[in-house]
Formats: sequence, C-alpha cells, structure tokens
Amino acid sequence: MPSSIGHFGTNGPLPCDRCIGKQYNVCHLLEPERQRELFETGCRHRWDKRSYLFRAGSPVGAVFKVTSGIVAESRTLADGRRQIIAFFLPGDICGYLETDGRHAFDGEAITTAETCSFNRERFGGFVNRNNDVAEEMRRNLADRLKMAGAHLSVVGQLTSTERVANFVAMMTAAYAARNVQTRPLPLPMKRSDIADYLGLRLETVSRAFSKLRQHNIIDLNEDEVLILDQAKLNQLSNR
Amino acid sequence: MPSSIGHFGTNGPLPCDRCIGKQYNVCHLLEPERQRELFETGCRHRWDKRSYLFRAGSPVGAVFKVTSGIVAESRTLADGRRQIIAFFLPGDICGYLETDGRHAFDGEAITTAETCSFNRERFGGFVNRNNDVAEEMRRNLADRLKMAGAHLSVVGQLTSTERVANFVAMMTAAYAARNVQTRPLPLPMKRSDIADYLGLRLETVSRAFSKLRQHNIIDLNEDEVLILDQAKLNQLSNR
DNA sequence: CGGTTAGTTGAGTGCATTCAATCCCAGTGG
DNA sequence: CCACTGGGATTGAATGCACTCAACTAACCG
Repeated sequence: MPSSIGHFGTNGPLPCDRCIGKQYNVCHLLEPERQRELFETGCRHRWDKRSYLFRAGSPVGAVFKVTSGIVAESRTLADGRRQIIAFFLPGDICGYLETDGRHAFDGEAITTAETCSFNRERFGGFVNRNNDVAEEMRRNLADRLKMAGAHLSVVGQLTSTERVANFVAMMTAAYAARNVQTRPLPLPMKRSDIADYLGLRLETVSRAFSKLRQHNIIDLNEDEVLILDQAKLNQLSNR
Repeated sequence: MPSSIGHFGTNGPLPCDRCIGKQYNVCHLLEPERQRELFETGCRHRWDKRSYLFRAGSPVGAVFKVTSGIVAESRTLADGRRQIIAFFLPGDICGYLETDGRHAFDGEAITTAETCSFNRERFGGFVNRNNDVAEEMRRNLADRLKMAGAHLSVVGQLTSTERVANFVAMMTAAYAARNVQTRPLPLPMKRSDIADYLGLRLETVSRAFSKLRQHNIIDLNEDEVLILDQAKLNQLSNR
C-alpha cells in the first residue's frame, strides 16, 4: 500500500537528497534545469516493510529509485520456491525489467523503504533526450549484469559457508561504496531472505553463520555482523 | 589464436550476413550509410574450437558480435571451479563487461566460431552518436539482465533434472528465435559445459539426460536432443 | 500472559557428489 | 587392415553436504 507524498518541486526534498556516496546514478550528471525537468515526472513513495512495489506479470507503470531502505527483486515459482535476484540499496534503480510491458520480477520492500518513482514512458523519453544520462544508464545496466554474473558464480559453485561468507563480504562492499557503516554491518533482511538470495534453506544459512562465528571470522548479534577476520572472510568468499 | 579475415567493405560479406532471425541487434536499425560507418570499425575473426576470445583480467580491446558458432562467457575460481554465465549464439554481442578497462569474464569459443569485432572506443562513440542504437543497446542489456535473473532462479532453486529440462527448453527457445532447427535440437557443447552452466557435475547432467530419456520426455543421440513431450518438459522446466 | 515471528540447533534423510569402471567413437599410426 | 589411444559420455557404488522435520529459545506485541 504505497502512500504518495507528493511531487518534487511542490513538496518535500529533491529525490537525490537521500542518495549517498557515489551511487547517485543519473542525478549527479544533472545541473538544476535538467534536474527540475526530471523531477517533475518523479513522485515519492513510502513502502511498508514486506509490501510489494510491483509484482511479476503486472503492467509496468513506473521505475523506482530507492532513496532509503532495501528492496528485493525476486522470482517465485508455482510451488513457492523463491529466488532473490538482487537487493537494491539507496541510490539504486529497480523495476525496469519487463516483458511486453509487464514486470519480469517481484519487487518487495525488505525494510520500510522510500522511493522516487518515475513514469516509465516519461523517464524513457528523458533518457532518450539526454545522451549523458543514456550512457549512465547503459553503464548501470552493464554493472548490474556483472553483478548478476558474480552472483551466479556464488550460487552455482560455492558451498553453503562460502556463499554466506561471500554474502557478508559483498554487503560490506556495497555499504562501504555508499559510505554506510560497516562496523558492525547491519543485515536487516531475514535469514529466509538471505537463503533465497543464496539458493539455500534458512537453516543452512543459520548454520553457516554459526560456523563462521565458531571460527572467529565474524561476531553475531541481532541483525548485525561484525567482521573479525577480513582476510579469512575474503578467502572463503572466493572474491 | 584469432585469424583476422579483413575489414568489412574491403573483404567478405557484411557482418550481418550471417545473422538470422530477429536477433540482428543494432544492425537492423541501420540504413546503408550508417552501416558503412559502423562496419569500417569492424573486423571479422575466426576462432578455433576451445580458443579464447578474451580472458578475465585482460584489457578490453574489442566487443564481439557472434556471427556463427557459440561463445561461452565464464568465470573460473582459483581452485578451478567454473561457472558459465551465458552462451552467446549468432547475433549476440559479448565481451563488453569490464572493470577498470579489463574483461570481467572469460570468453571461450565452444564450437569453432566467427565474430565481427568492434574496437571498443569507436563502437562506444558510434553508439553515443546514434540514439536509436543506444536505445537498442539498453534494451539488449536489459534483456540480458532478465535472462541472468532467470538463470539464477534455475541454478538456485531447481533440482538437477529440472535444471537440465530447463536448459533444453531454453536452448530450444533460443534456437527457435533465430530460426535454427530445433527438431532435433543440436547441443554442440560438452556435458561439462552444460554442467558448468547449471552449477552441476557432468555426471549429474548425464544422469539427468538419461532420466529424461527413460521417462520418454526426450530422445538422445550424439550431440542432438529430440523433444518427445514438450508439455512435460515445460512442466519440469518451471518456465 | 498467550500468540506470533525469527533464529538456532539436533537428528535423520536424500540428492548430488566423488571415485571408478566401462563404453563408444574418431583419429592415428603400425 | 587392425591395434592403439584419448576424449567424451554413461553408469555404478559409496560418501557427504545440504535438506527436512522437529524441538527449543528469544523477542515482540496484542
């Protein structure tokens, strides 16, 4: 149940106010005039924890730039098996993958999240009219593709403990790139989310975390992880 | 060991002569004048079976449009475990994923293959100057991202038999989209390649093929598969 | 306080793996 | 011509890792 807060320019801060680090994506290219043009098509939303931004198969209305919280893009099979394709952190854009105008995946708020949503056609038009933005979008897509390849290697080749170690290392890098604290590292997603991301069962994820703790590679409490031995973690991660 | 055959316009057919079906990618947009501009930067190569078009970590010189044969993009871990990220069929472009100007993955010719290679900078410049081509590249990247998500679901969630069934169904669709014969379906890659693509061992892949044959879902001989029960195959595939 | 959700841990099972043997076929050389 | 060889595929037997099912704890909330 999305709650529209209002259009930019008329209400609230500009969409990039909440974007941090070098993950500004398109916005950092834009001088005020083009920013205004883009933001007129943008609309802020707040999403409750565990609510869906979009569902696979539903018509694509908007693309979403995450400004706070975490969004998971996933695919669920007929019998309930779920694969999380990617986690989107503040600064990331999601919801643009479609087939015949319908979303290819589910988009779910893992935490309460805020987004700036852009009408798809108008956003596409804006991109088409701005070469630098178009190039940035291609770079962004290529980055995502690289990340998907790395993810695939993790799920296809690593053992359960290696996958979880890789996940911790990957999240650390993603947070660091956004200048978010990593000591300790907040992991707000549930074990079952991590499991669905890594192609494991939640019990296996839990056991892997315990094993890393027993080997003094990480420390665990609540939803946070403290890395005690980065070298060993990296080694296990195969990164 | 690549063997340059010559530049387009001066030697041999245009690069798209060998592209079939609707997978023309960028080229189908171009009228003769822009084609000539693009092809002046292109160069045909022939690749021996099991030779590398590019290696992970090596500087990116060119992007490759496959015009015949199959190219596999893969990542190999320090201990030899290998994950194939994608197979590239005629019409596909590969070799553009990079980190700091270096290839992110290996590119290996699974069969003897032919490519049209474009200098990366010049190709990038051409894309930048042509809005329609740029948009096509974005569409292409988004498609690849969608396929990577589907691949991830297969490797992360399906059983060995389901994965192999999915692989057969996926290859059938890919061939059909290029108007290549699918009855029987040629599968020129080795069992170990399929295994590395699906995150399995080659013996497991072989067992899965045998099981599909025993259940009269497919027939097997040599490097070809004949689908006997498409409905059951699709059901197993979870597509 | 009871009910719910999330996480951890234990016991036993099963599926994919490992290791090994065999088969088939293409290529090669005596 | 046939023997030999090597690569690829298949199949069998045994192992092990992740899974299933279950019990238990802790935190949170009505």
